Amino acid sequence: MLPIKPSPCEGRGPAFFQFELESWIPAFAGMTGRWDFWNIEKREMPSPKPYHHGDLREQLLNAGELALGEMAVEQVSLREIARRAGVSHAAPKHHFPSLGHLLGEIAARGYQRFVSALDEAADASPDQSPEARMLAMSRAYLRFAEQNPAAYQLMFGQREPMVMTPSLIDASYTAWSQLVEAVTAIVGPTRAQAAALHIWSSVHGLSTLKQAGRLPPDLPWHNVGELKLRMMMEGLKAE
Amino acid sequence: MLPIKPSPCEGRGPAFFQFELESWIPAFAGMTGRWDFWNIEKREMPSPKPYHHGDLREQLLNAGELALGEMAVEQVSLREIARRAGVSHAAPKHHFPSLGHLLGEIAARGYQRFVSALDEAADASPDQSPEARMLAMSRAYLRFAEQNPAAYQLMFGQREPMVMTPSLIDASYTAWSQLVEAVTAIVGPTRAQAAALHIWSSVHGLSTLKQAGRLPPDLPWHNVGELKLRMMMEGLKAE
DNA sequence: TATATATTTTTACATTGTCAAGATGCAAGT
DNA sequence: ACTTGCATCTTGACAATGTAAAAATATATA
Repeated sequence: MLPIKPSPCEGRGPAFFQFELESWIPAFAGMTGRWDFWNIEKREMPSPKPYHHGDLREQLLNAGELALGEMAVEQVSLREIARRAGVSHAAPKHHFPSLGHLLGEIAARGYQRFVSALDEAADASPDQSPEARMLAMSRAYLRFAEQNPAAYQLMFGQREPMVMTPSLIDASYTAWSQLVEAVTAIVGPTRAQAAALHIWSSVHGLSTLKQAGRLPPDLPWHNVGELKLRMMMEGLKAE
Repeated sequence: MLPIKPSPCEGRGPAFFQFELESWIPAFAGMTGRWDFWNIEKREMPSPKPYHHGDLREQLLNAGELALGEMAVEQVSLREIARRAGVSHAAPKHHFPSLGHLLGEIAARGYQRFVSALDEAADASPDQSPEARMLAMSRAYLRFAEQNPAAYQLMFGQREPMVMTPSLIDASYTAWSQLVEAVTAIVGPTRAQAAALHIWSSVHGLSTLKQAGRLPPDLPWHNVGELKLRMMMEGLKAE
């Protein structure tokens, strides 16, 4: 399970109380830098990322993830994220060349959460046969999409200004590998790619059709969804 | 097979040649209304939609469809459509309450094209067994998505301001019924809904993953896609 | 012919993403 | 200690969007 907690002071050592000397106080004139509140002794900061705002890059990513949890993916704008981070609308420019790059990084983080959620689900399955693990992952996939609709749409849909950042490509490739590995244990290496595509497109199609509200409203979702998963698994026996 | 041809006179009676009397021609002064070209006899139009611009509503829909053929879904804006129709940016307001409603109508038309494309494909299959027809429809589905990416995204994706117009609900229900019918011939009525969901989510997932560029770039698409379709069909034998 | 109504244009406003200048504060160099 | 340089942030601007209201125009009706 990957660590996701929003840690504003991450990478800057233990959480000391810090304050900045204000140079207009005569006694402090000339004394610059940050201070440990208890041992009054000058400390060098380990990685001097922070600046005016503490490290803004991290906070922008966190603000973006929070926004994705509260509003639709289309509503998450650059200015909205900046607003949540408490900075001006143009501040992100120096950390992300465009909105697309910021969204790309957020999507990459989403993939990490996604991959670990699926891993956990597979490991938590009482039956540890490859088929049961695969089924557990499929259900976890559907649950992830249902519980994080905006993040899911960002990751798998086509939010237009999104840029395929290197880390996003990495993360999505990791997810694909995870799937191929799980499926190889069932059908062997020869048909692994086709089987992975089979599984992925099935659960992805299921999620998106449901989210987009394109299914008949009177469709008994849980019954039919379960049956569909069974048909999906049955398909792995082809040839 | 549904009639889809862009018929500018649809809903206004048989397709007579129609012209508007121009009041500056002295002989026609005072004679208003539209005329049947052959029997010169005054006809009241059933619904006198047209106005200044010929009927703008129809032209807006056509302009929107053309735009969808040339640019990405996100680019198709209200102002762009108005521009293409040669009217001011606020003109559509009196025919469609919002961009969402206009997009909804366009999507409904897309569904009609879609349904007839699938019907034709099934009828054109050399093997007319239910399974072969289903497979032909699936391939036609993938082809439609590939050839009309923007329209497809409008119809099945979640273009945010789109409104579920009554005619859109109708059209999408027609598509669903078509699928259920085709699938009933294979698995019988009991599991028809689950089987329809199975097929639809499979091809939908396949299309969207490919369009969104989420598949590994080195994936041998045609082989693997065909194999996936086979697995999908195999799944129908479940239980 | 005069009035009413339906359609279109013109303005206007609040959004958005991006860019170009300023302002601000830290770090290094002398 | 003091200046210089540079990374960061703010301010202001621009074009584009959807939507609303007011003004203009053309058709319909009496």
